[in-house]
Amino acid sequence: MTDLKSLRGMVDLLPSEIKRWQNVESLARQHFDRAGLKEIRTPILELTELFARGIGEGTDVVGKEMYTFSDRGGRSCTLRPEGTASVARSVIENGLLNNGPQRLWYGGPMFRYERPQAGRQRQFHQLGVEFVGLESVLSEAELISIAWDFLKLVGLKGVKLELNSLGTNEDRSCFRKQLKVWLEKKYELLDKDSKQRINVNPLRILDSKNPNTQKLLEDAPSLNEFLSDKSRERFFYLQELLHQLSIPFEVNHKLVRGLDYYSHTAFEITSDQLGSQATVCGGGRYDGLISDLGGGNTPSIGWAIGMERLILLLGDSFTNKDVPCVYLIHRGSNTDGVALDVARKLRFAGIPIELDYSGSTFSKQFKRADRIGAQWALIIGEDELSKEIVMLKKLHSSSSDSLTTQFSFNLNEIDNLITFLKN
RNA sequence: GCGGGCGUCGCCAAGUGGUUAAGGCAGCGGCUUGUGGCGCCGCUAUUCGGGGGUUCGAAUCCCCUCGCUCGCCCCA
Repeated sequence: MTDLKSLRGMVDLLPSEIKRWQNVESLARQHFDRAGLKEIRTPILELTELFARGIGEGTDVVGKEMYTFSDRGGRSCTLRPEGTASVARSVIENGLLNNGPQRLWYGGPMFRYERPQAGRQRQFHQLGVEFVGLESVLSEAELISIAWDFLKLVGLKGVKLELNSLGTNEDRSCFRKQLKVWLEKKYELLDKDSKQRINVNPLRILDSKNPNTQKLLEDAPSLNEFLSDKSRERFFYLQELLHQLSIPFEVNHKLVRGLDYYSHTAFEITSDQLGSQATVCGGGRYDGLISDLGGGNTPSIGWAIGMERLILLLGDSFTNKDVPCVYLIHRGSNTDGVALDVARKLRFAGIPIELDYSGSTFSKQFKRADRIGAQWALIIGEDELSKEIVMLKKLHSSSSDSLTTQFSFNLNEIDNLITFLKN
């Protein structure tokens, strides 16, 4: 075995699993098209500063998970750890908002330098939607429904939508102060991680998975209590709309997402089948992001789905194997050119066909045709060549009589063969 | 960054100190020099992730290292 291997956490998508990716991707494209979203593709590599400023210096993503390096010109570059900051940058840079609010989707690889485990890789793929320049609760409800409906469309079951409102920046900073005061009183009872977090990002302690900490937090002040009337109204209206859409959800006041830019609505769609990486889809409102990056004041909201996690959850449900229609068997001097030419003609006519290269015995070539599951074998040997015909044989047919399963066609009238195969 | 588990052929594996490292799948060849699915026969690891050590003798024991995997943290 070679000692050249893919880097840790970078995985190959092999031919045997690519079909389900293509299926999910094509359903996504269809679904987003129908919702009137436009695709956007941004570079995988950006200036480090974009993420540092956009995502937040205090976040884990920026603090310890970025793939950062200097390019030959000495610029600090980073492989994108998520899509939102790049999309925001592109929207600003290209002045897209001059054409009104942007309803966008994107997909592609993201990079985070973490220890891989189930449902987590260093290079992974996200599918995301961003509504840039839209403030209404109605647009939020639609954005969430687009995610929910997509997951239903691909056949995902057993997922849960959790919802929270983080309020405005003012609501949150007020809450942050109160929470900090409360936490400091209980400092000695906190777990190690939470103790460290108390100054950096106390809100995230709410998210702690430590059971003792969670127990302690039952009496903690709730973000909910600090929401302004306006924030509270928004949140209730969103819930009302989701009810009308019959999209089930749970309000989780402890749902605090890890990236700094969220405000008001935050949500997650989770599955209990994913091991500890339960989130399939996460998103929220990021009203401050665009202005933080130098654009105008632009309310926005978005989400991202983890493709690997989604595909993991879908399991084998998407693996309808595509079998080649025709396998072209040929043997004998001078059959190479004719065989290749016939193959091309069938392909032009839209018939999937594979050519045997081996030159081994007909018996072997038939075995191969059978193994790959071809429906038809097309045979060109020296006899056929001299008579200018090809033989067609139906595979997977009853073994009783093979004579009835053979057909012949003049090479010059390959159209007959094409017509026959198409029926 | 910190824990647990694991590394024997392309894949799945048996083997837990004694001289030739089972078996299955896949691959290749043959039985069958031009007709598949079944069957039968043969071939395919001087080597057990790598490096040291112990021993007359190691895939099997010890040390180091690398990799994979699961979990913590965090996220999609």
